[in-house]
Amino acid sequence: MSSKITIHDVARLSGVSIKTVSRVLNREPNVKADTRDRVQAAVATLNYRPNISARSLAGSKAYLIGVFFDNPSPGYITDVQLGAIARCREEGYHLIVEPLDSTADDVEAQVAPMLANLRMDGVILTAPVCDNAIVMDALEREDIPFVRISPGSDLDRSARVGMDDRLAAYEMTRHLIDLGHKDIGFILGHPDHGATHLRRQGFVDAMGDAGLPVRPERMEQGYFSFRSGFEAAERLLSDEDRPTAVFASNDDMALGVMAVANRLRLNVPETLSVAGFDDTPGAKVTWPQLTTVRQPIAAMAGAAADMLLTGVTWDEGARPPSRLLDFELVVRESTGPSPRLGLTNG
Amino acid sequence: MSSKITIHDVARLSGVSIKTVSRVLNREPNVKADTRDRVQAAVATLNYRPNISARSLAGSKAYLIGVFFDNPSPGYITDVQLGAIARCREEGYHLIVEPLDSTADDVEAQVAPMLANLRMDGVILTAPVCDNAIVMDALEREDIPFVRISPGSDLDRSARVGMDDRLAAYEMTRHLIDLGHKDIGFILGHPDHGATHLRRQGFVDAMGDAGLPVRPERMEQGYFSFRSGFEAAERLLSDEDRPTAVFASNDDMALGVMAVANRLRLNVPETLSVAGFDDTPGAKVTWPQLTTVRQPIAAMAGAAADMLLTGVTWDEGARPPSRLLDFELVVRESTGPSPRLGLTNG
DNA sequence: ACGTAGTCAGACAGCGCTGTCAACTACAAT
DNA sequence: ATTGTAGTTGACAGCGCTGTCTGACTACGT
Repeated sequence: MSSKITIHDVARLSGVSIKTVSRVLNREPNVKADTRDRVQAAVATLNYRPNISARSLAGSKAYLIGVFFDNPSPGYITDVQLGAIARCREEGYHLIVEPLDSTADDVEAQVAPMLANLRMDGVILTAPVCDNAIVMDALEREDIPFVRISPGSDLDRSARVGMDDRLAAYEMTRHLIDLGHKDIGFILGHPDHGATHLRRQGFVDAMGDAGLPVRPERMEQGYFSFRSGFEAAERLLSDEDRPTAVFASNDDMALGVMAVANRLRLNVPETLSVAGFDDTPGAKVTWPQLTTVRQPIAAMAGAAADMLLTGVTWDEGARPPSRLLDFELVVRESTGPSPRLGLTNG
Repeated sequence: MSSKITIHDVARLSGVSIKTVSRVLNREPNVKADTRDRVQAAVATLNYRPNISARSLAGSKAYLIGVFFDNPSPGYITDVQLGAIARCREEGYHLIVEPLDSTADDVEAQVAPMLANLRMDGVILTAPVCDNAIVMDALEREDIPFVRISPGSDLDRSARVGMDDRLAAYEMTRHLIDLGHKDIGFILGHPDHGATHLRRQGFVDAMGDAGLPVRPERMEQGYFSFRSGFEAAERLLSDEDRPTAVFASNDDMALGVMAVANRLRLNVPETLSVAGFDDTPGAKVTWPQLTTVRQPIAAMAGAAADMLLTGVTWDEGARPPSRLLDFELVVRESTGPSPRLGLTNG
């Protein structure tokens, strides 16, 4: 039906050449306002939509932005997609999603063909792919701009967006301290992940600033998984001498803590406060609901798309642009006043 | 770098015309084996990748498959994408993901432009978009084939894939009955969702076949959300006269049941068995882990992509093809023997 | 009156492929 | 030897746009 309307039809209807129609479509300068209006009217009445393949074949843009990811948390990747698409749609761009097996030997072989046959205008790299050198090499070789979301290493290799993980962890710790907690357990994230260190730092800084000691036996290693959180919590909570609050570096681990608390019959938050990080969907699907830090994931992806669409460039030798977005402390029911308030003091 | 290799280069290197190269690339018949080999060798040494825009402009295929969704469960949509992409990649196709706000007034306006400017070869429709008439109308108007995943209504309007929800619910109920449960609560899903009815039917059939009564006060309405499951569970479990097992129509609601059980200090599974449906990531991120039904989501999406790629057609008047995939009962720790085993019997 | 910018619009040549059609080969059937 | 037929290849014309270049027309100063 409406499939055969081309730029010619619009040109004919508005009484101009196809080139002028093209100019209007691409918001090029040097078109009289009057002419522009006529063309736009024709576009509207014909319900004309330019053909993307033709545009990208003839021109230099592909109208395609890629998102590469590997085995992500589903909630995360969905948010990334929604955020990026929202921004892309405004400009008539589309999103190509490409899952990668970034630990495999053939990453190169997975990436190269797609880079060569769709020549995307830009690529967004999410967790762990954003730290994969092979992927970045391929992108650079093909001259395809990319923006990384919360990269953990090689920070100045590309433009990036992220949030202030340290400050977020600081504020969450502060929240716990304000509730009267003095003895707080902390579960670390995966050691390979860039955010892990920052979150720990935030915790340590907040404790220090409040004049509270950070006892080594209150810091447990985790790996961002439910199971690792569960196991860390068992070590942290089994003893009678236990912290009154546990701050886990992500929600999955916090959920593990809640599971252990349930098993040990520790009431949350009366006996034990639990805090997470990320605000994954799971945070709400538990009882009591988890106090956590909301990452502006969709906004970060939107910002990444925006950088790609407006053209990220930076001077040779200068640091690439990076955009830090605001997080939000989401206080729900899993944190409450310390049970030792006014009691054991000293 | 490798950006400028065209079909001409391949043709020159292998000493044939570009048309013959094109034939080899498209696996067309009538090319001598010897010639084919020479061309393929040239493709390999040049590391040539055909340009998708040019292909789709010149030919009839766009090499693009769309996935439309609206506010999905993140785990669900991720699985769909992975399943579809795996199949698409084999054929050199790419996936365009398009979130829709299918309850908005302007669905038409959201869909029409993308249909017109990327002329996708096919579209996969997932829950709730798969029951949206406006979207289907638009697709049909543009002559774009589409396959629906687990549609709830208008079943014969398009090809579809799905699973046997009734049988799965039947088997889960059977599992509970085999554990000795005779008094089982059931939480219904959202009344608008096609699967809701089928799952209830499976439950009812299994109870009937086992000679067990289905008491109306044991059937509670839910809406697939954690909260609705929580509330239904409160009604089901608050009384002393409570079922020994609860089967919720999806995992989110089952998690709500677990939360209530925790609050009421009912041990799962010793005092209360809980079963879910879907095997969402949340099912594992709880303690005890949830017994549930694994939907072959990725496989369904792969099958849908496959139907699109191989060209779904059916005779006028005939029923469109539908593919039913196998589910899997995932027995974890949330279900166990009935506490009334051998006690109250009659 | 003339030049000189600056503004606006169109002609035209492809982008890198595929579809169509025509041509040529080889070999069997006449 | 002649014709037929299937198998194999290439020439060529676009697909629907954008980039480049050229031309016309306007406005202003001299």
